[in-house]
Amino acid sequence: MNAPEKLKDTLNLPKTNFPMRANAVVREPARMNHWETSEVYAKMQKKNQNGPSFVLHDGPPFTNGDVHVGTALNKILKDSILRYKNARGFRTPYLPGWDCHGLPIEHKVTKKLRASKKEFDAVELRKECEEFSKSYIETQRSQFKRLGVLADWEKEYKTMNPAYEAEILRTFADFVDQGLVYRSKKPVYWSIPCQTALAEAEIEYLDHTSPSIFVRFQIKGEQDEYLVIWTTTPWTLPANLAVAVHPRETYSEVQANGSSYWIAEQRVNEFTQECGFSDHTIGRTCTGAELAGKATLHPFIDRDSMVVTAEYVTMDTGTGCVHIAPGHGLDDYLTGLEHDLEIYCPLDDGGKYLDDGQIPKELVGLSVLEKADGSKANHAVLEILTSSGALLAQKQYNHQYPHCWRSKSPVIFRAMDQWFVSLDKEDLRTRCINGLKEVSFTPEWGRNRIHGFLEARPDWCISRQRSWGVPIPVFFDDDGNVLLDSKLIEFLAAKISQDGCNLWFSQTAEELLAGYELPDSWKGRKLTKGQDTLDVWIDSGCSHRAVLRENEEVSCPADLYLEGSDQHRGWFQSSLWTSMVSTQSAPYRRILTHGFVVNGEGKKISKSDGKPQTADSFVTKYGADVLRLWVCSEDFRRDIPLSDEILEQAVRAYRTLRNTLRFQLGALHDFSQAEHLVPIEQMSPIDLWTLGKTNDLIREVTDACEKYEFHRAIQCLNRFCSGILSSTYHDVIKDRLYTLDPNDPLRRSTQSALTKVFETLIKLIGPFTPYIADEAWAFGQSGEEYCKDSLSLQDWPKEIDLGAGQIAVSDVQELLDLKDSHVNEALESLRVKKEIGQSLDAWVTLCIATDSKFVEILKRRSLDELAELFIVSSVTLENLPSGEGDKVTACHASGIRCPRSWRWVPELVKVEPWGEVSPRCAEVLAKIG
RNA sequence: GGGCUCAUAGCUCAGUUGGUUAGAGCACCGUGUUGAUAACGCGGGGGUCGGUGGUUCAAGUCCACCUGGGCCCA
Repeated sequence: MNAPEKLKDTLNLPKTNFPMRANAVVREPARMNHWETSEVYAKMQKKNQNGPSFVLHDGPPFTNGDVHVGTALNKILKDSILRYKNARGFRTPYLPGWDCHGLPIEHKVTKKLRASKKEFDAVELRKECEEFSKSYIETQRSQFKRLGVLADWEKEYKTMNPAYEAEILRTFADFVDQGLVYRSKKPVYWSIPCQTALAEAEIEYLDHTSPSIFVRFQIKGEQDEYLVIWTTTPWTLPANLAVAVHPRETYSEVQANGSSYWIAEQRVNEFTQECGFSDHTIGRTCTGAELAGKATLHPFIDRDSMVVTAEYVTMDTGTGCVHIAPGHGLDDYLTGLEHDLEIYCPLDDGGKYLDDGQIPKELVGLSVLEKADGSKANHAVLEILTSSGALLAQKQYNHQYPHCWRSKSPVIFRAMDQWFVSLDKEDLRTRCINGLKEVSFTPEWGRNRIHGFLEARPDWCISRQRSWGVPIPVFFDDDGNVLLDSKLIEFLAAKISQDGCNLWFSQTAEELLAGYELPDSWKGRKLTKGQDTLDVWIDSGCSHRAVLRENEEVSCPADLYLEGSDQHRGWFQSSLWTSMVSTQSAPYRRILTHGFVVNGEGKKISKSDGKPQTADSFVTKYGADVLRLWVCSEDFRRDIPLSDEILEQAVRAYRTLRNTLRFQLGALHDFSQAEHLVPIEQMSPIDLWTLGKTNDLIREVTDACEKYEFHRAIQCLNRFCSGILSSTYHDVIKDRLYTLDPNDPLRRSTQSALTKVFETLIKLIGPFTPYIADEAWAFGQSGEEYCKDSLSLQDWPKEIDLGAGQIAVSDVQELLDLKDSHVNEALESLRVKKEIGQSLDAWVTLCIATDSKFVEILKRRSLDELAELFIVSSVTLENLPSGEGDKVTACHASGIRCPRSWRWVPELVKVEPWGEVSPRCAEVLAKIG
């Protein structure tokens, strides 16, 4: 080694290859690959194989696009929790999943196939859907990995796997077995030209002109006294079964032309205008609740129509009296259920009135479908109403009306046979609600939320008229009787567990039933397959049995389900119902929910905000650690704001962290724990103080993590880097690190403490920002980019017992407080007067009263220690009388400035070949020489 | 319209069972350093705690209403 040529070269300045700039976009993927090839996930599991397990069960994302930033947030939280729990010694198996079936995929694929003008059947459609789903699984998996998510990707689950599909069917078989499944009508959107049911997503709202009519319903038992309804779908009147009024609104009796018409008070003016009443008076008034219970006569069918109350009745349009046809509207349907009305729908698949003995002869066979010249059914109904005098007024009405996305024709709401699960039979609802008592919620209000849903939801409609899903395995005979048989479903599940659900679509009923012994009463009948598929909430909702019970490394109930707060209504609930039916208990011990990502103004992010909000759009700009730091800085239980400003803040926090770690690595470049470690008992006070603060940090961060309050952990870490390290410890120790002899005990003491601080820090940030933590760890271990064992294989840091060092710690704390409150103030005033620049130019005098707490402290501490803590060249003491209070004064240091240590000393000593330096530096240089 | 929920400095967050002039980090402004330098130190400004009313000796903290967000329904 060449002799140093300049004084600066005799200093032990920081030295490290740890790059100042992350270059995360390039270097993070390399580290990700390193983790993958070195099988970090498997090693983490092996490390804790005998530890207690912590099972976080992954809610499967839907596989129809790039990973959204909200989904990224979810996966980042899961990964952070698992990395933390693993560091705490838990076995943390993580089997990620994918939700594959469902309308959005079927919709997209259908569009694509239709554009190619090819004919296709359900089997081909399903094949395309499967390919579609598979391709996005590949995309999303790689995007999740890029976020730093560690998982058992070999054992990921897919709801379209045959084995999984079989479990869905077995869940359905359990429902059937317990007598919960029944068939009933429910209105769905129906496209008459396409002869198919439509989902909300397949509906387009287009401008449409409908007849708007006011129709009177005579109150039973009263002469010339009527309720008046308003509707824009005359064709639904034959299915009218009730009239709904608002319970708390006022209704008035309008007397005109010798008759009485009951109308909501607020609607009287418009109504009388529409009807052209030149002269009318207002008679009695009452509330809607008082009208309820009366019977009215259907205007042209011999049938009563009851007056009922409904909260959804509005005063904006119409008459405040709503025509209810339970078979032709969702509100009507729910009102029907509430009042035990028949879900009546006298239409066939072609939208033509059926002859059921009630429909007037002149209507039977007429289609309700609207064509250019209107709907035949509407015309005929209007004719009947006109001739009977029930029609009070009529005009054309322009509004938005739902249309079929394919045929562009108006759709109708039409009740069809659906499959339902009864939620009250076998006390199922009560059992679910009780089951929640054993479940913990973060935040606690999640319990209220799911409880409300459980109490209020009507029976579960589980059938969908779709192809991309798991079929409802029922058979019909020619008379429409249904074969619903749990044994048969189990039999089919066994077949499907091998070949998948495509079997149902590609085979005939005979082929499917081959090998199954039908019940005697069903033998010999000609059977056809059912056409419906199961609600996809059953798919994901039975993951507890398809995944948690089918893989030996996990178990049920899971320790944690963690999803967005929308899943109180979705997955948390569907999982609970299915689990309660199958196993009599909830599938989770704790439910943790996060809010939704919103923009800088706190509003929901939408496509109109501009750029697509994919995880990749952020990762390719900022890197995964910055995105993760953002996630973990936010209180995720409420709305989570995201903006450029907020991400820039995460960038700055990341840079601070990076610089802090880089400084420490540089300071530790010549330190070996094996050779140089100084035991606690021999450490200097400032080092002990820092270790004390590090203990506090460990406690605070651990506490925050245990409560899943990562944002508190990040705040503690930021404060630690800034307040404890950067402005205090790092600043103080520079002098001894740089200027002392490399092996000086004081210097080695500091390096010993710094090693502990450094390792603690990177272990604490490991769950949140794994890339930089592992990078710093590798440089700390080997001085190079990678080392043998990843940081992920290290345990969570433990507090250090400082023992007798506590006294020194509190001394240092008092002196640092004095520095904050008095010393810096004195220095700043000198600086303002341009008398000093850096603090080492100063000489501080402490004026201590005889009754001051510092009297005792100063007996234990040397003035050199004080000068070091204050980062000044010298400190002297003066005594003040009791009761005076402590004072601090400062002036420019006297003597000569040492060009090596920059401290002012009375005189310099000459050392060849470097020239004049302070006596302390001279001793150091003598050893080098 | 309903259920659940949120609202503290420019930003992200603390603020224990109601009790002295509401805190932190970042940002901002000023300044020092140039041996953490696309870094670091020191100093400073900045909030009538969304609004209104109430309970109380005392409220960011309890109650009511209102305003504005979010999720889920309708």
